[in-house]
Amino acid sequence: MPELPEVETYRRFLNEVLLDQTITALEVQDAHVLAVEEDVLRQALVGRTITGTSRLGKNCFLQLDSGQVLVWHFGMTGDVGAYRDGPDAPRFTRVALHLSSGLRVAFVDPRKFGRIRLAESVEQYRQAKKLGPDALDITAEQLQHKLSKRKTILKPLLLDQSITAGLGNWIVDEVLFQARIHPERVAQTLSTREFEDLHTAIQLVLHTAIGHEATYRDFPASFLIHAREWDDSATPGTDQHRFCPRHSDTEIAKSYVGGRATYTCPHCQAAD
DNA sequence: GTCGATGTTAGCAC
DNA sequence: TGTGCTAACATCGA
Repeated sequence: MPELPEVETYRRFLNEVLLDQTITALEVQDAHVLAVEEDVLRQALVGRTITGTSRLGKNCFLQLDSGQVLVWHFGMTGDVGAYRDGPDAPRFTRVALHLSSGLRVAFVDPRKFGRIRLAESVEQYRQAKKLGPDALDITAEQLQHKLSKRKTILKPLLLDQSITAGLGNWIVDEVLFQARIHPERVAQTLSTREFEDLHTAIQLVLHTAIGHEATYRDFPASFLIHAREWDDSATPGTDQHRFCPRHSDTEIAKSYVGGRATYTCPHCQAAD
């Protein structure tokens, strides 16, 4: 379920197990997730030491002592894992790094939309992918500058990784709910105050999600996320989670905006 | 068997 | 060049 908070959580885990480790072998169970030739990747990795980790948007970077960077993008269903023996590999492990510590670190991805790449630097990758500033770093002013002349609806713009990197479908819904802004508002029509609200909401949602290691059921009751169908924290048999956290008599609406499933509170988020 | 899915990218028509 | 829409990717799980 990797959006920025999940990727940050994965990065912290990878930093724990990978830092200063030397890669002793590259295990490829399904080359589909490789966006670089397997032999080229093996040549670049085996014998190298990981000197640091970083993240930009939904991308996780593993810095190699060669200067190159290993880039992990988790697609829709990517995850990480660690194990010691072959048979213990998590289900859907596609690629694993064998480490000098004896541990093996898995790139797990059931639906195989994730990708492993090699880049010359984070900056080179950022430019190649045209990634905007990380959603945790972008300021209200930058956000306003990038959006205030756009004549299209807000939600697809917030999902656009070249405007700001890291926001995905559920986070954008949560951010817009917290900021009390409708996803189909034309970006150009937002006031400075609303851009500030948007920025505040981005900070709130991302910091909350990272603080809970992206475990949704632990999020505050004030969050819209509990209304998403895959949230199972509500007591079975009740529909409590289908209602707005702020208006217990208002049912959360599901629609499609820019082709993506979108949840809103009709009461909090006026259409215009 | 059917449907929808958290991300990204290409293609097409304006 | 910007925009909006759709499909495709591969597969699972409800």
